[in-house]
Amino acid sequence: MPRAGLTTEKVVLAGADLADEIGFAGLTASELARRLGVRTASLYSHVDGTDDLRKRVALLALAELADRGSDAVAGRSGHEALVALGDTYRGYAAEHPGRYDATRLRLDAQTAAASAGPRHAQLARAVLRGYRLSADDETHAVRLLGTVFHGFTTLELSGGFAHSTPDSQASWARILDGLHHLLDHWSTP
Amino acid sequence: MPRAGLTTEKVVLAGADLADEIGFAGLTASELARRLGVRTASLYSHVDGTDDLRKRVALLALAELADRGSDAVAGRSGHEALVALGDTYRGYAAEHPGRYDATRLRLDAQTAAASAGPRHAQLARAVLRGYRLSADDETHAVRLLGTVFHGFTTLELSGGFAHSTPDSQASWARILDGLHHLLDHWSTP
DNA sequence: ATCGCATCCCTAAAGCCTTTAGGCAAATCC
DNA sequence: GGATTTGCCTAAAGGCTTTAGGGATGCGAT
Repeated sequence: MPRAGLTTEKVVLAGADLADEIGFAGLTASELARRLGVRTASLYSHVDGTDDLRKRVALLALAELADRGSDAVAGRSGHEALVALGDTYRGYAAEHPGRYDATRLRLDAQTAAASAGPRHAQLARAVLRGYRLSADDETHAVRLLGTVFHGFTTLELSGGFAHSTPDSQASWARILDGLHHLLDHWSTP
Repeated sequence: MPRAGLTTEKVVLAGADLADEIGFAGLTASELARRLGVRTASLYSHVDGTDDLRKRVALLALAELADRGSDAVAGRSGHEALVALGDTYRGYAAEHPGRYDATRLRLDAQTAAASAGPRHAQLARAVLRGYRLSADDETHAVRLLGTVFHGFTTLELSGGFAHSTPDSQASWARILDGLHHLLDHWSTP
């Protein structure tokens, strides 16, 4: 029988794709082994069980998303940068729902610090550079951006906005405009 | 051996409490049976397995949260109502993290329609009544409220705002003030 | 070319969770 | 007090997780 030629990287990538197909919650070692045409036990050479697999998929997704965010923000500022970053999150979630879910996995402090997580905060701060806020206000605003991007994305993904008019794209545009206005007048709300 | 005297209601309530303790993802029939001092198979008279248990906990949490929301909004309007409703979600999530997680379980359309879910949309509309918006704008605003309440709550719950200053309460107050301002000027952003 | 070797994937097995089937006894109703 | 309901039990089958150890495969060296 020929070998499958697996590596940790290939296993994690296949796990991310599987999560996108069947949902991050359904990602298990045995299901992934079935997908790869391999016995479950064979995955244990590459990944330390289901929990480790999920954690690695989460780290992959965080990194991929941060990369896209960097691309989106580069060379833009103000309203344009805000929309570009927001669309990055929303688009990634629509394209890769399993990976996006994975980014919300609870990581221990050490793993989180070494992940691409901090890069996401940097992206928000980069967008906010165009709005000239005080240090404290910038922290509040970083949290507001996280709140709106993450909140809208997950509600849309979970079907909360489906089957009603106007469509969610219109609300998204409206909300981003509102967010821009709010940031422009943050010091005098 | 004396009987435990279980009913479906008691099982679901105990399940909700267990979810608050160990997390909604860890809520399983066998773990709950252990907690109740009963064999796993015995739960199957009251609940149709782990999935059904989780669904019932979700429905319970949605109803409890809607009840609290109704209390919070009653007799208030404008900024006061907005803060009261927001604090209800944030407070419930802090007090009952497992139950709050349960409210985000994907329900099939029929179950969702019969749940307390629609009451939550009504609560948002009740708060928005004080802001005099057009029909379409009100829908956008309902989604904005859901976005902000849900987004902030989950990020805070997942530890995203921990270990940094200023504390998250300050950001929450700031964000609610901003939201109020935004709703007051919604038509001319 | 083939020998040696690292390692990749396998079989085997133990443990836990889920779920169904059927039985005994406790509470309830007459 | 006896019959009935029903709540909780034991038993068992099937699947997922994880560990231990074995055989084959592909690569590099001779």
